[in-house]
Amino acid sequence: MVVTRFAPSPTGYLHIGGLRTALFNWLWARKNSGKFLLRIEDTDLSRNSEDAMKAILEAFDWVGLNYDEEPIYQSKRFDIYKKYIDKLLQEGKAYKCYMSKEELDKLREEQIARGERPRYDRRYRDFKGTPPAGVKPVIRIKAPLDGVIEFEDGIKGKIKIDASEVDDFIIARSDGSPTYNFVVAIDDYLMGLTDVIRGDDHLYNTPKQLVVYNALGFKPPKFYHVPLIHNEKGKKLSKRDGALDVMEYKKEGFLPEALINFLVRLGWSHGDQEIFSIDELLELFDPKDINKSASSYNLDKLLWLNAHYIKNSSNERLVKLLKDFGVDLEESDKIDEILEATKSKAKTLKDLAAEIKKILTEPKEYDKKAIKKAFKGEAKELLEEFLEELKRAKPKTKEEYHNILQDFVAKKEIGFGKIGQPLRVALIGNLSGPGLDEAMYIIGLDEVERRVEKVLEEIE
RNA sequence: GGCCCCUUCAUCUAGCGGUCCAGGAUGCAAGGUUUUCAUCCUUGUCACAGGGGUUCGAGUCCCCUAGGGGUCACCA
Repeated sequence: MVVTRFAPSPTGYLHIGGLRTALFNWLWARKNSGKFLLRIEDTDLSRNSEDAMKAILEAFDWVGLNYDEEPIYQSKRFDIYKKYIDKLLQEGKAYKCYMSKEELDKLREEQIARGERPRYDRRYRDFKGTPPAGVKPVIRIKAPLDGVIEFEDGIKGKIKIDASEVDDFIIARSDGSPTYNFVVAIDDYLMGLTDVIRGDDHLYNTPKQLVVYNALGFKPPKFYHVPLIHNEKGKKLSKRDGALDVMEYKKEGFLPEALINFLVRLGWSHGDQEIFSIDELLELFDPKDINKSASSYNLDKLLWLNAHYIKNSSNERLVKLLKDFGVDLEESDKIDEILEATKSKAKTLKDLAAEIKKILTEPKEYDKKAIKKAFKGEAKELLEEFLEELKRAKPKTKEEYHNILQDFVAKKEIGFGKIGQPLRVALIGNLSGPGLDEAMYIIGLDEVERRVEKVLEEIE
């Protein structure tokens, strides 16, 4: 049985890098009919994990990720960690260190001044004397003094790190609270994890966690360190990089399946395939196909994917989605016409809403260049004549509008643009937009006449 | 700086020693369809970081150099 997890720290919202990691874990668990667990890494009590959890679940819900069992909060498990700390202490695998923060800082400074790598000098590792008064000790774990710590990474292959790189790191602070690398190892083991897929930035934590596994006699899971997503500047995505909050994408009019498809293709691939449904991913995903190198966030591709998914969405769904963007088509009897006229122009739902409003609402102003371009020569007279034609024929269907236009062009022996351009400016205010027959049909005869009359006044 | 990881078009990537004068996608450009715009279709543009090996043969294996990234807390 495959058991994976997503273990964010409570930073307030789920960002897209985190979502990708979660997605990889989720896919792998689901593909293998395993379990996908959630855990909040809130050993640092100053952060609000309730709100963070809410934000994460909101995002999960939007993109369609679910999880098994109850989420685990590390802040509620201190007694468990305490037990293991005592055990290590008793077995002599961990020890109390009475070095104060100030002393440590001083040591570090000296080491840096000497050009050495700053690290704890293990001075209390075998300390037998009487401890200094008034110092609350931290607990440090005994890391191996020599040799190499190695493990097989599911993505990068064999990773070897010299034991000298891992010092006797702190597993419990002077206030008794346990630290990250210690609790991660314990929980990953206790939760029965078989596969840990996490960001590359955790690569260095793995040997430390292995020290814990080793001291406790736990069997470690398989690790996969996925390369990070870089921003446009080639650096690790950080909070300063703008739209990182997953929910921000919802607000901007992205479809969850577009985001998922985009994210999964950042680092993972399956031959030349670009478009993946969730079902396909569930079929095809394997962490062994994840790239070794970092990838950059590229908005153009996301936009393209989003446009693709919008074009392929049912009108029924779009109507529902559009409500969040100020367009309510629920009562309209021309839903299909409206959407077919606008769908292909939109990269986001926001765009789509704007396109629709462009047709549905009378133009507030006319694009100056468009006016100039459209109303050259006899354009005004032609438009006036066309208006008369409309009033006379009273078209009702899209086909009738189409025929009126065609007949008019034929009768006057003009190119379509001669009437098309001024008409379009009259209807939507500029030169690009939906087909005129469908636009007029959607707008309705009375309103079409009004808009035409209005533009005619405007150019007096 | 130490250590670790990485390096194919601008970007995401295929490639797992010969079928690659390197394929797909996005972007960009041109053309076609069209009632403008968009869609769609076609074509084009653009890359194996550099240098050494190994091999009959290297984008693919090894080494070095360069570049990029990550990480070095009583944060997670």
